[in-house]
Amino acid sequence: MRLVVARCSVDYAGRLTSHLPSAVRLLLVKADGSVLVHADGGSYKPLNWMAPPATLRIDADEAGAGTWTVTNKAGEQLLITVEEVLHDASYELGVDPGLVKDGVEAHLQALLAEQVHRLGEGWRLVRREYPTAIGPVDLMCRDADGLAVAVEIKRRGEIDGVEQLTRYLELLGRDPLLAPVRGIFAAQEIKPQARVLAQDRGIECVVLDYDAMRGLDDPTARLF
Amino acid sequence: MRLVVARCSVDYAGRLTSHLPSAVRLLLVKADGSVLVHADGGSYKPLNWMAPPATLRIDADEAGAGTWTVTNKAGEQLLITVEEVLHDASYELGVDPGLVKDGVEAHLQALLAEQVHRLGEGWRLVRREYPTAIGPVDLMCRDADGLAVAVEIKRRGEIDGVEQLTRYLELLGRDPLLAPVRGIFAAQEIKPQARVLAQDRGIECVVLDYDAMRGLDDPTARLF
DNA sequence: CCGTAAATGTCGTCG
DNA sequence: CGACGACGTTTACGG
Repeated sequence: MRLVVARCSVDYAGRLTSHLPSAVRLLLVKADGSVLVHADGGSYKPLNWMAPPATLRIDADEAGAGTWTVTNKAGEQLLITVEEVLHDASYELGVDPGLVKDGVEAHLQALLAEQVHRLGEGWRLVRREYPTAIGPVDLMCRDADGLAVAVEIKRRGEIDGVEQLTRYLELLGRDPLLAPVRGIFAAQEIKPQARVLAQDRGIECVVLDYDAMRGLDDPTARLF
Repeated sequence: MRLVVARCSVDYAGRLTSHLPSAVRLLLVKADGSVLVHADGGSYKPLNWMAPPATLRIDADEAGAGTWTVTNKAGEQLLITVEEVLHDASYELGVDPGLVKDGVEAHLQALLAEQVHRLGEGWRLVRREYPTAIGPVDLMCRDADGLAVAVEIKRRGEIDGVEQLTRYLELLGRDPLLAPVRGIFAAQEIKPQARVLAQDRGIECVVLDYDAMRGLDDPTARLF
């Protein structure tokens, strides 16, 4: 990893074209050839970048002034015109062991699949990722009366999730082996507008308590 | 901007929880308090981060070993346990003048507005950004028979775009001066699922050839 | 390798 | 401040 602080201007030509006027910025070159141009503010997104795999060609004088040309397979190009180098250092970081996550939608789905009783007494899981022509429904269940119920699970329940479930229900409802199909929208948090829309569509909302579900979970049956 | 290269482990507790085992990484602290943890690979997304505004509290010995605690208003927390500091430097970058973009999607709309004949012979443009109660339709046209056609334009046609056009059509179809209103979903590339949904909704799909449209474009009539 | 859905999405705009 | 749509979305996962 190479860290360069420099006064520079940047031009990108690829999926769009863009230009950055001259200013002092951080140029970060990773081991895989990717290049990030960061300002001293904003969130984690760089002002400009080139994703790996990419090749970096540097034409510069001994002070570091010159041009950096970063190119990828698709022919996208990042041109960095370096006027003045304030700092330049390289480090060997090695391979990163990587991030371990907990609390994403897949975990919620796995937990709820084991605990369909949280949706209703006597419910049975038919399968996870139940396929339809336009994509898989998170859970397909049968309630105590044997009626089909499609369950869409989100970490945060918003309107587009209700739309997604509505599309599934529309298709599933045409299957004579399933119809009629009820819908359940399950999430750790459900936004008021999503709740209103769900109610309007006849979809039931269920708020999931992740900690409680995790607490009930049998450690010997954990999928993660 | 402060650049620290250090052997560290990182724990995040907020919208999810995550853990990074000990390894050498770049810690980047921006002027607004945001913190990025980067490995020597991957694209521009950090392994962990905290978005601004955030406060950083450092409890470390003189060698730099110790803990960094980054907290934001929502109570999300990033805990960085620094074992060994390999590099530490700070720089004053100043305010960045910002990025100047030249997009593609607006261009597509402008081009198609000039070339509605690509949708059908004898078609006429009523107006771009035709207003509805829930937002403007990209193009409103009349076909050769004088029937109203609403056109939604995307660079990449996916399901969300079909949903968007469906909502517009539902509203526009209630207007006696327009009804019945046909829908056209136009994009440089249309995903299979979006095509299936569009067909199901009676919406016609049109694939746009950006280069051909640009080639036909009269330079004296360019909007950009 | 392609296609789809999730994301600690981020980022702008508009009400 | 929240909702909505675009993004050079990026990233993970499954066929």
